Amino acid sequence: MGAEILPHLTTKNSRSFSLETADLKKAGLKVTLPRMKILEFLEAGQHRHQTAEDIYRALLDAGEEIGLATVYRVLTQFEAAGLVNRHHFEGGQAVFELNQGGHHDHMVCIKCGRVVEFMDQVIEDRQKQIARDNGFEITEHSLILYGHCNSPECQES
Amino acid sequence: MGAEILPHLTTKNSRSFSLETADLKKAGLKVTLPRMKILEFLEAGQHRHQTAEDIYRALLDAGEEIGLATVYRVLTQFEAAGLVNRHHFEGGQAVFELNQGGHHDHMVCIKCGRVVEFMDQVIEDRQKQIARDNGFEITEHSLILYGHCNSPECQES
DNA sequence: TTTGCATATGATAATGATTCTTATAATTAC
DNA sequence: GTAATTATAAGAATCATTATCATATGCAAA
Repeated sequence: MGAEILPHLTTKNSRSFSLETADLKKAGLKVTLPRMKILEFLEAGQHRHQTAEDIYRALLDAGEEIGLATVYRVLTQFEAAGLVNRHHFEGGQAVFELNQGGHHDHMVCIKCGRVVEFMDQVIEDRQKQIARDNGFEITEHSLILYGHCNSPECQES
Repeated sequence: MGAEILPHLTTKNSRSFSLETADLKKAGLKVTLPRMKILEFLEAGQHRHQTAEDIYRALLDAGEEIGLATVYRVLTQFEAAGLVNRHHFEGGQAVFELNQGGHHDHMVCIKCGRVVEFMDQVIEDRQKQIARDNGFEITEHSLILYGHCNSPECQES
């Protein structure tokens, strides 16, 4: 990653610098430029459920010098630190989202790729009960609903 | 796959030949030796949730001449024909199981790999309701619970 | 600050799973 | 049976991801 920092990123940086730095330090990770940039990108809000390549390209387009390997490496570290979650939707590439606390499951439109998050306590409880009944102790679970969303262009067969 | 057919497989073949042939014909697939062998293997019962490579190696060990690419191709055709289901558990490789009608979800022990199938109408109904509430029409879903099973060697942390 | 050193990075090679290509072989229709 | 079609095996190619390694960077001590 080069020496130059884009003005608008510097501004954003100065606003949320301490928060992001704290996140990284708390995770036992050195505060480096690639890590900051990736965290910033994910925190930007409109960027949930991005693939490693999405993030890589977005940062390249923003003028950053970053390697795809670094993106994968950093995302894996973030996942281990609990900062992000990785999901394997259909289609090969994993997607990453910032872990903002509340657990949730996903509904994915197989036409447009739109992702809706949801959480249902009835399902959660039922899962726990089923595991108990079978002598399992659940460490995590994955529930994904695939289908068509109600957008007009996703309605045609 | 060579010209020779192992005696015990020939025997099994003659017993269930018509059934399997019917399955393939109904699916619009020509009846070929690799397809028969793969179908036989999956129908053998003890072989649920196998990876393509599992099937490939098992058939090799049984003396069949078969290519890994063929196994993948045939499984994909079977999936398209609705004869088998493909699941993406954690760990990279997809697993395949014979589609015997009843839909079910999976519980996977991350220690020993044991897979338990289950079906819960409450969860099924809830999923449908949630999709409806969000304007989604579900075409399929994937629910997998990961954890430790109650086998002694899977209990240690 | 500057230095020293552990750690992180980027480019690229390597890997693992799966799919494509192509020449050959097997299957079905006639 | 024979021709025409389709499937196969082997290996090359692809795709996502991870490992390697020389260089660059962050951070703590002086």
